[in-house]
Amino acid sequence: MDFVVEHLKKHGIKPSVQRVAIMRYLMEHCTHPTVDAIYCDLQAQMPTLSRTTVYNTLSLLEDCDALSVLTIDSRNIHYDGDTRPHAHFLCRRCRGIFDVPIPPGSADAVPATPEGFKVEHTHLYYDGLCDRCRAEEN
Amino acid sequence: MDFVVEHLKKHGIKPSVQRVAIMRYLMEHCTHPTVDAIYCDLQAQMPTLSRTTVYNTLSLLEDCDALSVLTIDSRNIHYDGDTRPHAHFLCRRCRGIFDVPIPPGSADAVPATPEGFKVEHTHLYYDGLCDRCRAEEN
DNA sequence: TGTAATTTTGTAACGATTTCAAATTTATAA
DNA sequence: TTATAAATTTGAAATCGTTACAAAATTACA
Repeated sequence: MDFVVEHLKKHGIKPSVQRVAIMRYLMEHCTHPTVDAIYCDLQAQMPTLSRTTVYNTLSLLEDCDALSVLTIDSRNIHYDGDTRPHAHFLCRRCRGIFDVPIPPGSADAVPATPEGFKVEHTHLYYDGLCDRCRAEEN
Repeated sequence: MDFVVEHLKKHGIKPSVQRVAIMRYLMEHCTHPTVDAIYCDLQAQMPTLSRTTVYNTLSLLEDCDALSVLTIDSRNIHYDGDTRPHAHFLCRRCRGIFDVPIPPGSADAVPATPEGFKVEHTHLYYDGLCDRCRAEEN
């Protein structure tokens, strides 16, 4: 079975054509796309696709923990089809978002322990200048 | 000298009446307010205050690193006058944001090291259910 | 005091997101 | 298969946070 369909079913989501297309886009692109990027790219192949469907689907996928929502960028929400633990870096100059690997085994060994809270997700974000922009600035 | 004025000067910001009021609000409230909360609360005392001024000032304070911008909540940007290292927890039920202390000395000992990037800020976010909502749910 | 620079203000515009009801598709049962 | 119900998708309109911008007010400087 298609790994995208499988992924959806694993999270209790009925694999409609649109849902599979959106989930596949997220799983095959490591660009941390915005709603608009997903919509514009997919519309080329699915002319009838509606922006609302993209919003609805991403919201459903979020509720079912089938994707990761990145709030690192205050200007736009980004989405990540890779739900394995890893950190993210936002470049303030080019606005690019980069994956930052976390040493295996240390995933939950973050130095804070929220007392009394039921932690469902952990997000580790960095911002600053990426390699390229660091060199190009001035 | 007033600690708020001092804080602004330390970050190279001229302490106008509005800037001091907004910075003071942030330093005296640990509620991680949104733009709207700041505007509405301050407007009671400063009737001429403009929403644009709140936006402009927060943007200036951010650029000068005089405050911390919290992107933990995808629905709204929150602001924190406390720039000392600490983590945050967002409750998905009551939407409250709580401070999470980080053991002193471990502030930068997060398990990921973005290679080649110039890290300017680090954000550690948790979400899930807070103590109260955990008990009240169902 | 006069002039320039800075800051604040309010309105309008913008853009991302949500609402909502109709249209379409899919599932279920006769 | 056909009829009916449920689920999903769609597009238009509304909403809301944010930005742009130019005028007004304030502050700094000569």
